[in-house]
Amino acid sequence: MATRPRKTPSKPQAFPHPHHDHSRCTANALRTAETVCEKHGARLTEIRRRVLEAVWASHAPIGAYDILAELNTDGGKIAPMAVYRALDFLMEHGLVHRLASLNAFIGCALASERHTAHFLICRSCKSATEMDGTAVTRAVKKTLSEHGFVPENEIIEIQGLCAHCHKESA
Amino acid sequence: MATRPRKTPSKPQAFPHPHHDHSRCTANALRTAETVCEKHGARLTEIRRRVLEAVWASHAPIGAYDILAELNTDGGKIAPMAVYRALDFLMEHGLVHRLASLNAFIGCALASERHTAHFLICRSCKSATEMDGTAVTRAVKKTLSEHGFVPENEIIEIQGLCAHCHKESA
DNA sequence: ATGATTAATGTTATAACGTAACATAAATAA
DNA sequence: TTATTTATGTTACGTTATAACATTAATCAT
Repeated sequence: MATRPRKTPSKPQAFPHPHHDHSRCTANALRTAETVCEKHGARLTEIRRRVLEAVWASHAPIGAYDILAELNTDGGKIAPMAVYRALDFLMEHGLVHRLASLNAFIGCALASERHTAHFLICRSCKSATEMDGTAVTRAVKKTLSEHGFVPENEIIEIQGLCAHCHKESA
Repeated sequence: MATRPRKTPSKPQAFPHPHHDHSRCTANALRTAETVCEKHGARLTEIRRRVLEAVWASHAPIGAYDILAELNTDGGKIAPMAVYRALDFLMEHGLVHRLASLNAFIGCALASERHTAHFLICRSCKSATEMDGTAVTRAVKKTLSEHGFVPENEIIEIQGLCAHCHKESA
């Protein structure tokens, strides 16, 4: 008998330790991307992969034009359109999220599971991480039903200090 | 014995009926703005008032450059800076909110009470309204404490269909 | 394989959103 | 009335994002 599929992301994401081995995050993300694309019958082309790598260069959200600069460090002349197109692709497939409050993009650590992304954004170290949105989504649903509002997309971005930075500043 | 001050906005805001008497909303907003500014020792100058009026021209969020166009319909040459400065002022005093997901601004119907704004945004009629964020904020707080994250600002914007538009489309 | 079709990328130009920096004018305080 | 602060004017530019059309590369059907 198969186990019941879970409705929520497997683990609440923690803010990464400042000195963690980030190469593993990136490697994981790329492997996941390959899997996801294969499953979706989508092509992870050169430029899409490079954009994803740039996004995963850190846990801080990165702007489209910073990604562009990264891609062109070798003197290339990739245009903004190319980056935005790659980002659109990556978002469609759940590999990247956009943070509306920062006009910036961040890699999704839970790309293989469908979910609504809720973010915690640290104003000190600039990193951002997905929070477990289960309780919040429940609260939103409840409130919405009182309004008769039918939700389609939740944008939830909490800005503040992550545990590491808060400890530092104490 | 005085009644205990309420922590939450007095009433949950409903989506305005499509055919409501909007002139009253605007009039209320302007009166409130005067009161608030007086209380804060701030000046509601000509341009600030005109920007506020433009914002209150409807319940749909409006972009800064649309406000600008509105102000210049008479052939004036007000510059973008002036609009952004007025918007900054109005936001500081809680008279206007910014919707990060739309790069747009909307009048605050609860300007006299301090609160965090949570929005419902209808993709059909384009109007937006503040929801009662009490339950959501509670859920956010709870989740955050598990992360050790210290919140400073909550951006919550739910996109979907308001009750009126949902009924229409049914 | 070959041509038809779709998908992806290249290229140019421009729209939309937002701010820096410095000059001027208007209100308030001394 | 002069000094000071507050608000606005003005110019220029930075940043973010997309439209429109051309070209190239992959996939499909025969």
